[in-house]
Amino acid sequence: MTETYDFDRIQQRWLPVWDELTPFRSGDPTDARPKKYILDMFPYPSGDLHMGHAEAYALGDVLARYWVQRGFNVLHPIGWDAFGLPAENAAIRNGIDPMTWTYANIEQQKASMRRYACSFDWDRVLNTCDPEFYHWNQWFFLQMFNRGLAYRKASNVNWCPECQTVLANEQVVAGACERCDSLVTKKKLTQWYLRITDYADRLLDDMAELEGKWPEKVLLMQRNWIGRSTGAQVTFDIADYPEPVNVYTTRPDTLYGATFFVVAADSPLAADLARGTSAEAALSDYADAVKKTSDIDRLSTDRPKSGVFLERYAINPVNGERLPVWASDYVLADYGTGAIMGVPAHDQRDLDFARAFGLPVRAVVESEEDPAQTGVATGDDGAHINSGPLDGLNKVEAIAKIIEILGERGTGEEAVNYRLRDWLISRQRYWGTPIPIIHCPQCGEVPVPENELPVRLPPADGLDLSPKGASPLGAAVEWASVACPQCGGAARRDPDTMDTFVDSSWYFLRYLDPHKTDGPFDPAQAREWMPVDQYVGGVTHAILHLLYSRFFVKVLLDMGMVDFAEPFTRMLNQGMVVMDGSAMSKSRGNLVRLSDELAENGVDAIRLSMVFAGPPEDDVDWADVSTAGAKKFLARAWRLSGDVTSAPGTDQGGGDLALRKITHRAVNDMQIAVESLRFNVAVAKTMELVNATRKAIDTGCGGDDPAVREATEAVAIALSLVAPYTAEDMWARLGHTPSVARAGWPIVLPDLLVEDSVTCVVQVAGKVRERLDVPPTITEEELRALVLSNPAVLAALDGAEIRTVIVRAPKLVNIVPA
RNA sequence: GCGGGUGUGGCGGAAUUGGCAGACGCGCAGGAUUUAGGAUCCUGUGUCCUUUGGACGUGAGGGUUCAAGUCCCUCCACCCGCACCA
Repeated sequence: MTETYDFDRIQQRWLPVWDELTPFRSGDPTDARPKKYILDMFPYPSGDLHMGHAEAYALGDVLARYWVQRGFNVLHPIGWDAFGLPAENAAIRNGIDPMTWTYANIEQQKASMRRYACSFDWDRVLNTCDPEFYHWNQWFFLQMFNRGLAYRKASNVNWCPECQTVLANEQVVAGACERCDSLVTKKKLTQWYLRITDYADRLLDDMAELEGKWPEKVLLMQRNWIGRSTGAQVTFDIADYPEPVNVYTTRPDTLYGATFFVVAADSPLAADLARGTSAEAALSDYADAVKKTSDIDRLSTDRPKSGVFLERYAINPVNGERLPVWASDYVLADYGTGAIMGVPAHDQRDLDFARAFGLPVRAVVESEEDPAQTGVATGDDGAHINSGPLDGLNKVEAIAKIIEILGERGTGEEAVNYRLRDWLISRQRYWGTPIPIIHCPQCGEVPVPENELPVRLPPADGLDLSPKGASPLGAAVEWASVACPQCGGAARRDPDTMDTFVDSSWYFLRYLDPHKTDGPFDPAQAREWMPVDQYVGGVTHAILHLLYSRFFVKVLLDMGMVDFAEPFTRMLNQGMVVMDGSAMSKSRGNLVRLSDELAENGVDAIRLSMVFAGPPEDDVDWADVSTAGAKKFLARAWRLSGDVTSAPGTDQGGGDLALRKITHRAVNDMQIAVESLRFNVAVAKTMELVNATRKAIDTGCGGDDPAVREATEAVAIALSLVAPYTAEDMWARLGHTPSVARAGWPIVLPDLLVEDSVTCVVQVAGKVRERLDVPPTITEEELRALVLSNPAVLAALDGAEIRTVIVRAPKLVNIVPA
């Protein structure tokens, strides 16, 4: 028999068979198997699949296929995150309708994914750009609007001059647009926001239930992003000014050390304070300059402090001192109250500012160094001084005391603050979900009635999509002009579209019933399937997408539509595929084309390479990967199936015991490895089993021994998680009917996990001197006696006195000489 | 600057609870079979020493322990996140 492993033939043979069998369909209501939801992050349809997809979907597929083998009804869906700028940019560049471009790419990716043999349930595919999907974005928006969670406000927002749109805080990376890397500036605009800050505490506190199940790194990033801090709000009167001004501070205990007062230069408060004073013009110039400064300049930490004295004085509520009021850009308008008390001795930024403008420095916490001299603010704990009633107290005591004092006088209270800002969702672009609001000159913001949803996008044909700072939808006059649902008068649709992160905030629920027409999802199905048991995706979404999804689910919980607080029970962040240490890109010239690799070595070899390369969360360097080696191994495994000569269904009871033990041990170890997400180790165990089986056939019990069939079948089933084509072909050659994907995981017999002899390591003074084969059941006393009479051990001891003998039966004995 | 993570052969990486370091693979070397081989199979492959055999060895240094890649302390290197958040 000179058959050879031909991946091409195998791929062509089995793909149509699977289409017929649909082994991964999950929607049968009579299906009695227990349920599991394995979710891969859905792709953006920008061209064909690439190496990154190949890795991510290979990893997710191992889990999905494993749980199917373990007898679960696994929901493993896929869809397309199909709204977004690239479609629009391609449209502008090439004159193609974004819709045409998007659907063409989806079809291409879908075909590639099928060939890549991902175990998706193809009945559940969704595209976020379908009106059937974005209908429910609009519905959610209205629910939030009705609950006061969606609102419009004017604010200085992040503006990308290149994309000509606003960006969420989360989309600004180091002062630049995450998409095009242009420097982001500020622009005052009225925009829609979702009130995620209302959920800050729950987003933070509910992370306790994710501890140990999500990567610690992601939890930490989310914690930092939310940035909860506790301190106090302190009320300062301003001399000759009608309104008092609050400041937020985490160090209210240093209130006696305040020597000045600062408000954010670009805040309305600053303008108000300066109005009518001789500082008005200076502030206006300064504020203009600040707005022009890009974030990247603002962020450079060694930038000298700047500011304008507003010719006003704030009154320190605890000692009546008059503090000069300044405006500066080092105070942020949208954090806390946009105003601070300046305590230069104990805050570095305040100290830098004080030194720049010759303001006094007064230490109120004892320390050896004097900040006024060193230029280094002291933040350490210590006894308070110059602080009236706080003198002698440490930090914790002083904070408690000052909050008590402020409370009694009604000039302050304990307060919590967050770094998290509300989620800005308006986008001035075409290819997204229209915001279902109608602006009526009489009635104001009027929601589109639910029965008129979805508000469909007008055809792109005839619209100018090029970025110009205003939404293209506003120019679709016919579309935008509507009658106000309340008064019937002439009104206009909101011309903006939603951030595409709205789509991904709940798409995992839509999969449960993707064709539902009378609601976003079926709550009954959600009770069955949710939360997602295992989510697999890139760490690039560690903050944005995961935070927003968690927020949405908490809103849904409050709406009574779901009964859980966290959408994703477990999270796996796969690494990236890199080449020679850096990200693959055409411009770098280190791009490895997936299609080339697939043609060269086949789907299974690529999938195997990805899974075997290392731990799933680590980056895979393609330079370290041998797809040819993977193909060689698959051929080696496949050849086993041709050497099995016993009939299918042969009783394995009488098979070669040694091989049977190896098989059961291997299956047991693979199981543990897969369940702890160490897929590379699972593959290694499969390789060991293949090697042992080959040896048994060639030089051991021979190909007709039932144990060889048992081992080879175990190999086929194990490989079905990673190399489905090879596995299916092996399964057929072993005389079975397809599909191996539903063959069931081999049952591990505990009896066969027991070794009949173990190697006992004998150490003398911690060094290995002898190995003994002993029965696993040997007692400590027996082992001690055996070892102490062993000639080699006695020789190693060389007559030395024995101090102690540590016996860990059956595996180890350590003799400690005196 | 603050916070977090990671350091194991030439390379990717293994190693329940502290208990044989280097599983599995890549690469490399030698051999078998071949007209040939980028096919297949076998053997070897941490470093050093003169061998049977031994010594050393998990970023560096110290500690705990009969026993440390694993636990503790100090340091170094690299990677990631945040970055005027009061």
